[in-house]
Amino acid sequence: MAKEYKRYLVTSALPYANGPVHIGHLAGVYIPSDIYTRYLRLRGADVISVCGSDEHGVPITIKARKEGVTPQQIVDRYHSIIKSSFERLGIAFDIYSRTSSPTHRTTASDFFRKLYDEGKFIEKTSMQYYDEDTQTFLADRYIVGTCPHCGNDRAYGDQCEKCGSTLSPDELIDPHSAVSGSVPVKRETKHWYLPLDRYEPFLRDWILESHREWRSNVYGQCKSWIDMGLQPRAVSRDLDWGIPVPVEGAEGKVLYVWFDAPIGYISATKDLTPDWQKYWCSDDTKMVHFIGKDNIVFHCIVFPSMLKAHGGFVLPDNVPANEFLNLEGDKISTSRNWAVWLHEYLDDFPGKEDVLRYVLCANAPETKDNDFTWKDFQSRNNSELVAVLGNFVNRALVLTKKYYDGAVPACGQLTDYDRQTLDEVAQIRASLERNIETYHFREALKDAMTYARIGNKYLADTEPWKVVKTDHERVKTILNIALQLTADLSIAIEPFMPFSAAKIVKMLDIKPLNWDLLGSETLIEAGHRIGEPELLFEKIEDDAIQRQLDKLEAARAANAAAEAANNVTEQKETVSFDDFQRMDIRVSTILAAEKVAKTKKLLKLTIDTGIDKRTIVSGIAEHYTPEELVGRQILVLVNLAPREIKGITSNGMILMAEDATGRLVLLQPEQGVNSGAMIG
RNA sequence: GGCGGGAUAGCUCAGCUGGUCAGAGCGCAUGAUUCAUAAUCAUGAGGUCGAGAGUUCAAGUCUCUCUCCCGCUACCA
Repeated sequence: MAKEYKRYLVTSALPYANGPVHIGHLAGVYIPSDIYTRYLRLRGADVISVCGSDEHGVPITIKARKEGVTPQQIVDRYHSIIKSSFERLGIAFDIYSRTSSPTHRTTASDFFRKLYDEGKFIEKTSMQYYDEDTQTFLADRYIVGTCPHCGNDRAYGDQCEKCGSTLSPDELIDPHSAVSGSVPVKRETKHWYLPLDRYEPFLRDWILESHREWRSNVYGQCKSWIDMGLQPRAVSRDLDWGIPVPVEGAEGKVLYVWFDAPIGYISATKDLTPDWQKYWCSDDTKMVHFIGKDNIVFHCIVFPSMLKAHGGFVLPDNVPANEFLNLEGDKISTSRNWAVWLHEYLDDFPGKEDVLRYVLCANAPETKDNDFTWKDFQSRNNSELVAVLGNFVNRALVLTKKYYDGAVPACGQLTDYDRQTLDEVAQIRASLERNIETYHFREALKDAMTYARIGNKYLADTEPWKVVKTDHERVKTILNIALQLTADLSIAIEPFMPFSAAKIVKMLDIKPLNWDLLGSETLIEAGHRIGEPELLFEKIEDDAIQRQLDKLEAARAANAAAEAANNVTEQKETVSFDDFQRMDIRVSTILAAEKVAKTKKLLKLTIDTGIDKRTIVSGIAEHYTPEELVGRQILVLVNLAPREIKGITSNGMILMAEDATGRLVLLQPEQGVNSGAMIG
């Protein structure tokens, strides 16, 4: 059933060039793809790994506008940070390209044009918001307004960041332009749509029938989308940043970033090799997309449909999407600066690239969201890398140095125990390979570590430091085996920890070994002189960890302060005393509270206003439980016109303060007073 | 509300098509040991596999219901 492939094409999700790369990106995408690629290379497979910066789209233009620079300057800045930090971490792409490259422009443009010429798009004219001040259509994030779900007045045209719901510009209440602040008008505009619904039979067969082996999160997500019914998807935008739509009469329109980005995999391959078609256009290429779960629909539904529509391209054999990595219990967030940035890590922990690679792989969110904590980072370094891996290698080398002045001793007669140990060693490989090939990298990493664990046990059991007093021949055999194991380790850990693998190779003073030799007991010849032993890993002390925690805490504080400052809205226009007097605000007591069925936020409150007992529906269910409300005194605007909410008539409004984080806090009299007491 | 994913030892996780599947690493306890970065090795404590019901000779492993967490999606303010 497993198809035979002649070559591999590994893609990693293109990082969006509006910020640096953080540990979430690494754990989700780049560490796994690098492990996979390095493994294939070690096996001598024909493999290329492509990636690059995704440099188009609205958020980049907005960031540029905010900073008063051009979008090109933004992407130049982040492209170079991202590219160099990947290199420093040893992420070995064959090419790290960018979607602003000329090759990409041509490739994406031609791709669009072919589909256009063959009638694969639908043309649709619709009414969209247009900013008359700046004479631009307001796509996605260019339009801001009040979220219809949570009332956040800074929701974007595509998403509300406060409640997380996905929006369309038409849903926004009180929409206005993010650019000029003016109220936009509706104007007619033409766009092209990829009719995904036409590809449903293909997708159904290709994914649901032929790729049942995909990870459950990926397969389930795809099934969910397909079963819901696919809709035509717009592939163009009214913007001036991006790849122009290569069609007559499409001035001022560019390809939608999600249309051009995945084509970046193709153009990156073109930039890499004139032989690019060998990888993209042959059935015996195994293409694998490494992505995060947020990209599943684009890589499993949209891009394959595009490739299918175009024709002549391979489809991915697998799309091993990881879930998300949290940081110290909270979601990683670029905008809130809640992240461990790769380039900062590399500066803070020089020489510890492999530690990060190890921890992020060992704790990768392969089946569900995971949490990265600095304490776990420290513990894995100290009790796994230092104590198990580094220690074993050091023991083997130092003993050889001490007893034989660094000359590899010959292997003599093997005991049953030696034989048994070597057999165990030989057996690991199958599991290690199976785990990597099925994208179970955390298990694979455990397998790789097993070589070191066996080594430590072997030394403890054979006790060469004791035997050396009586039987030198025996010690020679023991150390020979220990050194062979060390050489095995240099192979096994290479995909995961390439820097340490290279260090072992250097300390042994041998040539790098390829994967075929893994498990062999004759990797180093007797008589060979090893190099100088040095430590592979060093302990990480509490103060280094504390500095990172402090850094996060500072980010949190700075962030909260900035947000608070940002959120203080301007004073409203002056009202007369009479205007104010018209509002009847009373101290009231909550008599009963219950959740409104089928809602997340609403509570139905029965209150005593002093005037009467009445019902008010209030959106505070996420902030207060019904139990803690009963008996409390609150302030209520009692003469607000009644309003029907969820079929319940609400007579009045509970007064609450809302802080910068969106938290709602009830107002209550500083001392108990009678219900019905007037405020004024 | 609909859909998808997850819930297994203190922590982080393996457990494929049902029958040595109750496991690994870390942590902890006890013992051994000193070649090694107070590292290592052995042994152990031991979780009614989120809750309940069902199918079966046999269920973390299949079915149904429920609870909680994450995500997608819908509707309503």
